[in-house]
Amino acid sequence: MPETTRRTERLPRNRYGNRPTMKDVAARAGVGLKTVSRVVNGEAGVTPETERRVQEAIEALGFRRNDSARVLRKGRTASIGLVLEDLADPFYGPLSRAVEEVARAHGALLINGSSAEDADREQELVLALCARRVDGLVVIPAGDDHRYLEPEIKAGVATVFVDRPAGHIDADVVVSDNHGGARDGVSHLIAHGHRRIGFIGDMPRIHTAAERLRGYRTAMEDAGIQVADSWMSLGITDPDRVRRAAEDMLSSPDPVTAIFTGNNRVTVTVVRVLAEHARPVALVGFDDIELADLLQPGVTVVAQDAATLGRTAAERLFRQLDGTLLTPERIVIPTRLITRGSGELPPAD
Amino acid sequence: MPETTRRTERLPRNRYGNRPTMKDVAARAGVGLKTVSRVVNGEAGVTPETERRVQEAIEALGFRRNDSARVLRKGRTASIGLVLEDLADPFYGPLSRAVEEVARAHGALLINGSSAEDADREQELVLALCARRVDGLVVIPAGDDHRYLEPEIKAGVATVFVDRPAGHIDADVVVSDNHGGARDGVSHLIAHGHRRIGFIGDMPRIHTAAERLRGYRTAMEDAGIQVADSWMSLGITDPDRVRRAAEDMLSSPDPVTAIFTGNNRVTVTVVRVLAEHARPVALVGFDDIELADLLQPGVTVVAQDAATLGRTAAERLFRQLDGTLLTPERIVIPTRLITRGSGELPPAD
DNA sequence: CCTGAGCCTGACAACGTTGTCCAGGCTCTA
DNA sequence: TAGAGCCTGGACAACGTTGTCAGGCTCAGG
Repeated sequence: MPETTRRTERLPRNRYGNRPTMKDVAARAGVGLKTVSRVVNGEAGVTPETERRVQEAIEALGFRRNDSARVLRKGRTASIGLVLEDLADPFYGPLSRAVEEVARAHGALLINGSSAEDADREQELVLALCARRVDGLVVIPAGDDHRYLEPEIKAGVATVFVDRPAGHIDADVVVSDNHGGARDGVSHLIAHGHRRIGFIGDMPRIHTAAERLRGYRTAMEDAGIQVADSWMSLGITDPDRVRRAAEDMLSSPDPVTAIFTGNNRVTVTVVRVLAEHARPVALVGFDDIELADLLQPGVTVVAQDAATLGRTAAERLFRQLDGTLLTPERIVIPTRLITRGSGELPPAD
Repeated sequence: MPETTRRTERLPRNRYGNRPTMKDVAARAGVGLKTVSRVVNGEAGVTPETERRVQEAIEALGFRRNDSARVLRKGRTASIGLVLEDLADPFYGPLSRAVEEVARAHGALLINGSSAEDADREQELVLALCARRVDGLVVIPAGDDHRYLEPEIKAGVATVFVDRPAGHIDADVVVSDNHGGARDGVSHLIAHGHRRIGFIGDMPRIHTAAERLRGYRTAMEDAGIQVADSWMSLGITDPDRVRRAAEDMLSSPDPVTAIFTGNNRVTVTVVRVLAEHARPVALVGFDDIELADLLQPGVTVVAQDAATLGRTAAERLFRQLDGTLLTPERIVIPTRLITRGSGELPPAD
């Protein structure tokens, strides 16, 4: 065999771009490794003089402790994962921010991911976060079966579900009062004289959508109103679909005089449709929307408190981590009816 | 010395809640550690029979690879950090989402943090992310001096600034055309006959606010209009402050007939003020706002493309990581004037 | 039956940090 | 002045993973 230079010479590969380590600092300061560790962590037992030398070496080399390695040693990553549907949705911004604030207060970082309402992507994300060994997870479920999380939870990953319950596992859940909120919103329309009321919502497999529909049905039933199938439309919240649904309800031989919308995206589209509509139609929407008060008429909504949802969930998560928390609970955050005009329009018959 | 039981017995502490490791899997499957590693990573060179035994052990123990340890060995964390001002601000939602999508396409996770427009908090966050050894950073700067990042960048942390340029360091920047956009918006008002035009913006130390003010001045100057000090108001975007500023401009002896607002939060407040105002006042706002088309009149805006900002920045980041990228650049994303009515109102004199 | 090639497999070190423990030097007291 | 005790500093192992390498086995060819 010819004399090849096959020997893998200790390739000076860029590990983190060749960052200095404690070893380098120690060498430069002429002290032991552990002494550097002590200085970096502010532990006692180092002479001021030694500390000064170490600090100097740190500055000179631009050393920064590798928390990734630290975490490996310590066992806690001081980071939590948040999996939600879509960061770009205005409902999740405040929720996410609230979770972040709580995390920050506990010295943890937040790793964020959007599931795009896809169960597989949710699972992929959640498991990736578990592999990173996040201390806990706040999950807004896209899928409806979370048994895949069981081993993780058993292994100690704190978990709280928000906005929608988990599927087939027993875990902490923080949700809005979807049923009650929708019932109140629809009752509000009934109280203003409406009987033919339409409901346009998200896909029925989404828990919140189903609950809100249930709230609609409860209100109608309580008022003794028989609901026609053509008054209800559930499906994707794509503007085209929603627009068609609204137009159908409004142009049928027996048209609705009011519409209850199942979430912010639907509400926005329906507001657009109603703006072009000749006859005034009453509207109450689930979720608050920005500038709702400035429209003509102002949009009456059942507002959720996204920040409280997020804060409550995150606080519960950290209580799980403290060990303060015992059994999984279901926490319901109340909604609030905000009247602004559109929900108080009388039926135009 | 008496026979003490001082020996530190391998305390069975909860490390990640006692998760099984490759060692445990190896023991159970009766194979070597490395074989487990091979199976887990789908490497070649394992008999089907051996692989089966390992897979079984993995299932039985609920093993999941610790990516945190993996990363330590490998040198890349496959995660990037995003530091922005406030996740709850509707402008940052789509931006954040765009960054996340690009990260996902490159197999990286996104760690998110809000600086709350506080330079210290920005630095604290950025350095925390560097300590976690994120591969790269997308930063929307709150502070105006980023020299603290120099050692990190030198050490190989890819960095891209978005929305505002970095202070005192040479780095990639992706910004909107703030000056040009504001100039166009104000020129639009001038073209519709306005001469007394007010400007209400964010704190002047924020780069975008200053640039937009400069655009305002340019447009006014180009039209040969002398700007009165009382027409300009910069400061925090708190609704009370903005409201007072708008009311002052409108009630002065020589009131403005049009207002240009410096960002979405300001626009929203000014829309509210104008809705209560007797005389019609023209309005053009920087940043698009949801439902702007449904207001009476529709709100004319200079729209930024938040998603493109985020996507461009993230793509550039990964090109830095590929080594494809050479010198830092400044990329300007154009804005778009969307006319909806409020900007086309004639001066009411 | 022997040899060499090729395939599997596992021992070992290393990644950068922290916990444990021990050694040496110092101070203080008897 | 010696011994006790404290303070400082460093050697070493460990966290869970992956890269390197060598050993053992099988099988074909001589």
